Amino acid sequence: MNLKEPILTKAILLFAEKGFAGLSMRQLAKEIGISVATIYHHFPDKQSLYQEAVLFAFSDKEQIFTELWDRPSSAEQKLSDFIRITTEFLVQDRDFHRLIQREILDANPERMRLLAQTVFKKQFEFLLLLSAELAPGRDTHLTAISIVSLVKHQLEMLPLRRHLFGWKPEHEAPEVITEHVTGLLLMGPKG
Amino acid sequence: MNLKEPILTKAILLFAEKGFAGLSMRQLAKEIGISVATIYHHFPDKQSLYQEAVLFAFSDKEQIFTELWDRPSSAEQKLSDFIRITTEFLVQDRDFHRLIQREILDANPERMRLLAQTVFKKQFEFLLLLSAELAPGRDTHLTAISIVSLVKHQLEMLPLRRHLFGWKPEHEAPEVITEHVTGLLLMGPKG
DNA sequence: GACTTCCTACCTAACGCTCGCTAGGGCTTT
DNA sequence: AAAGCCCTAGCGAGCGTTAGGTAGGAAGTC
Repeated sequence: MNLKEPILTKAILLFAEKGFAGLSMRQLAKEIGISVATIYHHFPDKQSLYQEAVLFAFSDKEQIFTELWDRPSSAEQKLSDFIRITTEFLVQDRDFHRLIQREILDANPERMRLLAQTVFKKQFEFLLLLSAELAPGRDTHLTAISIVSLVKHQLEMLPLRRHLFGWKPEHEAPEVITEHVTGLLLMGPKG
Repeated sequence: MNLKEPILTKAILLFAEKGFAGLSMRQLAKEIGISVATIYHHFPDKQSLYQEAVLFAFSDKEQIFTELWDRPSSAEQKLSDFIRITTEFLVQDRDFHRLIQREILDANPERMRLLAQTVFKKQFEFLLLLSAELAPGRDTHLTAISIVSLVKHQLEMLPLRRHLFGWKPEHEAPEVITEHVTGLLLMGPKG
């Protein structure tokens, strides 16, 4: 048996949960049921394992969206679909989301560049085209980021906003968030 | 001399930078120029120091906004002011912002409740009133969160979006972000 | 087929170091 | 003298990492 992939899979989960410094090699090994030396057989050190785990987590995510951009639908429909797909994806794949959050918090410039140019490049370019079409008068870069913000941050704030006034259980449902964000973006506050 | 406040001040800075597990008591003591035992004279353990530091960082932030809500200006003006003040505040007080991010990532339910009911309660209630007035047809809770999302996430994404297509240096300026977010919220995409 | 050799994938055990934390003692102020 | 504030020195545990070894299969030689 080759334990490289099982190690990466478990590492993603635990790094997302505890952060880089919060997870020890011994804990990881114990959780998988192997020895520490085995991890070091496959990865030169902890830092390399972390970076490989991050890339591994990102490796298969890209194609989820590609089908969307090829559809022959209107810009409004595409935005709506994008928001729905992203929301559902982030809700389902929480480890991935938390890993991204931690990566951005650490903000290592080199790794940021890598992320931007491998995982997010294509999706972001499509989002820019969409932004230009939907909000022609606005700065497309800022608009695209705003779209991402609305989706991503609604979910990130969940642990906190559960305790803020006006919260209801249905505010956690992907379809409710999707509908709100889409409406706000397409029709503005009064729509 | 009493070293309690200097310890808290430095702890905020370093916890924000490295996270709870990433900062050791020895590092903190060395950074301040005191011994570890001195920290333990003022705080029972690391966890307590962390929690006191978080609360200390939050303690004086509330009143920045109170003046804003008392002004006799229109809802549109208030939203614009809120966005500007928040953006400038988060840009200036980066440690505070990073501490919040880490707190939300860790998502300890008890500490989330504490945060929601002490630091953010009042501000959020005012934001709810504003949301109800500006977007009467929409769910006020979700709208209020969306306003926060647009401001906060634009800044959080900075390390990453620097490397995404269409980025310009002026996209980092508080006034540019303020104007974009305000326009998008008040006038919708086409405005 | 039996043999040696080599390689890969895993292990146990331990090195040197840093961790959170504390006992006990010495100044300074009251 | 008591109390408050800070120190040096050190405990036991856990850290990242490595040296050295074993089991088993593939490949080459007789």
